[in-house]
Amino acid sequence: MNATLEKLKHKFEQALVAAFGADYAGVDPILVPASNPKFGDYQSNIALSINKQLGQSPRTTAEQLVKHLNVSDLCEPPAVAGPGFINLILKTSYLEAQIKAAQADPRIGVATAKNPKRTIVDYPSPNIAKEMHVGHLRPAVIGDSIARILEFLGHEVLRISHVGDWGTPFGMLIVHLQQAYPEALRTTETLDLGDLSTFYRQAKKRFDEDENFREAARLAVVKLQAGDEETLLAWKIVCALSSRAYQVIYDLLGIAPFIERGESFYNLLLPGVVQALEAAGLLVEDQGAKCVFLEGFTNKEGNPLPLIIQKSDGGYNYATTDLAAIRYRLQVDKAQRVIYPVGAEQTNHFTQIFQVGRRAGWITDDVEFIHAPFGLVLGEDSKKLKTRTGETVRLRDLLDEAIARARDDLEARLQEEGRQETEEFKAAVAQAVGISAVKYTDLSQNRTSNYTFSFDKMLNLQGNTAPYLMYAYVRIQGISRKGQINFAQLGADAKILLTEETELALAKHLLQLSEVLGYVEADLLPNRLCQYLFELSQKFNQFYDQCPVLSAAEPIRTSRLVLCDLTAKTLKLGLSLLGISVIERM
RNA sequence: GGGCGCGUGGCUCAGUGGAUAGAGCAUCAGGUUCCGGUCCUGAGGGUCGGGGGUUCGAAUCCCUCCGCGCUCGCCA
Repeated sequence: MNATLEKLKHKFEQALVAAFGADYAGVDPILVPASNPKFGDYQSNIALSINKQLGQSPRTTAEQLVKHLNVSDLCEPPAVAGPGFINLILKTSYLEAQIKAAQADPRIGVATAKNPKRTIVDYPSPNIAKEMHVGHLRPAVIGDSIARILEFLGHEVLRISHVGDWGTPFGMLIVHLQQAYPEALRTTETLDLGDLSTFYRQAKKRFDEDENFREAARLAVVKLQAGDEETLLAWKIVCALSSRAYQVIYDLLGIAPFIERGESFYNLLLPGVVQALEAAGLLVEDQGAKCVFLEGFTNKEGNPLPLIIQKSDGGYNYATTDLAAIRYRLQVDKAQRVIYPVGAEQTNHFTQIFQVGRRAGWITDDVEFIHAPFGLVLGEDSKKLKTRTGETVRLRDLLDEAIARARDDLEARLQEEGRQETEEFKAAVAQAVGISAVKYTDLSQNRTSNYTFSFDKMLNLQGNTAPYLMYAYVRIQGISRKGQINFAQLGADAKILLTEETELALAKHLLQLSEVLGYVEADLLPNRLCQYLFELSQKFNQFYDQCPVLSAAEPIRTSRLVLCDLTAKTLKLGLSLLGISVIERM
């Protein structure tokens, strides 16, 4: 099914040619949602932009265009307003038909992408044996949502986590494991190291204090890279334990499954990167290191800045690994679009490796490598979020606190309303609300800006929060329970009647999902979807306030039930694309 | 010092060329509590950091200044 906007755009393109000649074929009619509802539903600003070349007033241009515009199946007669805007109001009969079609459509009227692309979304890449912290929240939540949206639109999506599972810190972890938990290397039983971060701290402490340990650690790195079996086994154990610990957090957050393809995966491909850059004539040896000198980057002395591909000691940097990943994703994965939702502080890094990838001829014009940067999570003091004692906030602690606070709110409400609920219900609602609140807050901010973290605000039941949206859904389920309505059996022959203002406003909004997802597909800004869902909830609440459903007479009753059902479906789908699940009661 | 980003009502934020700049929170005033009021209606409140420019039209593009953040060769 075509989005309304697309149909209108097509009609405008035809009218432009009909009115002003073939020169205007393919000119964008600048068709956008009306800036104010009083101007209608859509407006075209084309007359204001082409009047100069036509040598006449924009109003005249608009009027000529309208004469050739045939939109009578969709809209009321178009009106020229102000300096030359063309305003369009959708016909009620058209809206009614569209609502009915969406109701019967499993995709509720959302079209799939015309050009599906093989897409890779880069997932958070925590360092093995370190605990996940707030810094991993945004890449997880935003990456998951982007992947879900693109997948729903028909793109083939690969989710890949580039975990830090290689490099110098591993020496100390391996040696510490070998010495403190020798039994781990002899048994296939699951080993309980307790708190992994404690394990890391112990290792780090020994590394800092004990010269012998440091030497052993260095040796372990050499052995690891040489493929020594015993060392490799210890390394694998550390990685496995770590992944298992991460999985608990990912599960709690509801992050969709992904492929773990850590830095170690590219180890054998690194020499190939050096060779390829050498062959491309980009590699320069400077102060013993093999570098590519960058265009547009200078050091403090004003000289070109090098990107170090191979260190003077023969080792590799993360830029090299990332370049290897770029090649692999192109050559083996055959990716057409690669998206890196990574913090804005790494903008330079990505600009640099993409530049090298392009200059080496790997990244061609038909593929897209996109760094989708995001801002920081700030504390109330407007500084990077820390605990009261100034430490990094563990992601687990943050989520647990959100759940605990959601639980307190729920208990208070139950008491106030004199409700009795099972422990199971309370635990499930607290978790759903707490986690959703954290995720929704993160997603509802413009990805590129910093935002201030506040439990009170995100758990607020009013305003642009997850609980407000979830409540709108719960209200609809309440109607279904109370009226013993099975929404699935409303029937394809149900007549849709949009008479009240709030019904029309709700219906129009329901039909805009496709457009909104199109924006997110292009801009990778999930906050647009959040905004849409929030406005949908508001419009539903206004409708709910004004229009009785169950007590209405037929055929209005069934028509309103369809509106309720479609709203619920839209909320459920929209939230699921944000990685948020709805609940039936709360 | 160079590069990148940000600066919008008391607070948190939308809005990247189009009509009087929007929302939520908070404040104040009202409604309703009948399908779950965790709701709805209304009001006040902004020289869109300052200045200059491009344009028929600028929060949005360009220049410049101020403030804040990130970043600048062998960590990731």
